[in-house]
Amino acid sequence: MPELPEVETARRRAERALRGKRIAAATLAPDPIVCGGLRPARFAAALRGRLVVAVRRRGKHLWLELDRRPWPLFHFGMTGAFEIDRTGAPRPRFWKVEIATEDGTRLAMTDPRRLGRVRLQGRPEEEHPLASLGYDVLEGLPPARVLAGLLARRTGPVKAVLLDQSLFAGVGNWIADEALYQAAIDPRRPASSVVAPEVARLRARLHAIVRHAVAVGADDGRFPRTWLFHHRWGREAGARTARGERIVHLTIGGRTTAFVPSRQR
DNA sequence: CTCAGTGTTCAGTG
DNA sequence: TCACTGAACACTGA
Repeated sequence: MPELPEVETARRRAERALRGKRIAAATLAPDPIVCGGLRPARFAAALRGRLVVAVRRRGKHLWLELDRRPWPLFHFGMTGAFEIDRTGAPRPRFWKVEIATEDGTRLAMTDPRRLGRVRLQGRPEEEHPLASLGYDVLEGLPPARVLAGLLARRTGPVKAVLLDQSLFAGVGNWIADEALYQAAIDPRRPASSVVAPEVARLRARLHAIVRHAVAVGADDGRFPRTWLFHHRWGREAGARTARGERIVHLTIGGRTTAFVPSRQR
């Protein structure tokens, strides 16, 4: 479920497992789609013997900072995840990459749907592909007046603009819907029509949602019941929020969108 | 059997 | 160049 909170949670777990350790083996599943042109032999040779200095994240991208480049860079796509094992268990189903350290810790990236990506990053991380990412919603958004200036130049639906990673790195489908619900803004409205007080609300809710989701380890069972999140896909039953508000579904920017017309204007 | 899905990229259009 | 739209990608599970 990789939006920013899930990716940040994966980052913290991976860092706890790998930081300060030396890589004994790095294995790439023999699958050309996941990794582009990256070859298993090159991947293994580049990482073997390297020290893991840190695990870093920007938006939905993750990478291992090693004592020497290149560094492995991960994107989870729709269904990617990390699994960590210290017991010598078999590799998990749908594994694509495994990195083992000298003490027997193994980090696997799994990805059933194979829309995730792994690559080796030879240049400083600012250059590619992270250079095009906008503000990381957890690290901090710019002042509302700056965001208002950005939105003012966009005529597309505000929901679609929230999903634009070159503006809001880390926002995904559920966070965009949740923030618009909590800020009481109709997702179909042109971004340029969102006025200053609304931008301020949107900014505050985005930050609060992401911080809370990260604080509970992206465990959706611990999200507040008042959030749209828990209720938005209850379609057959006639979806309602915890407050009993009717939830409507439509497609915006190619993504299914849930919103509450009685609340979002 | 059909279809939706927590994401990105690219081609085509204006 | 930029902004926007829609399809493609690939596979699981409801």
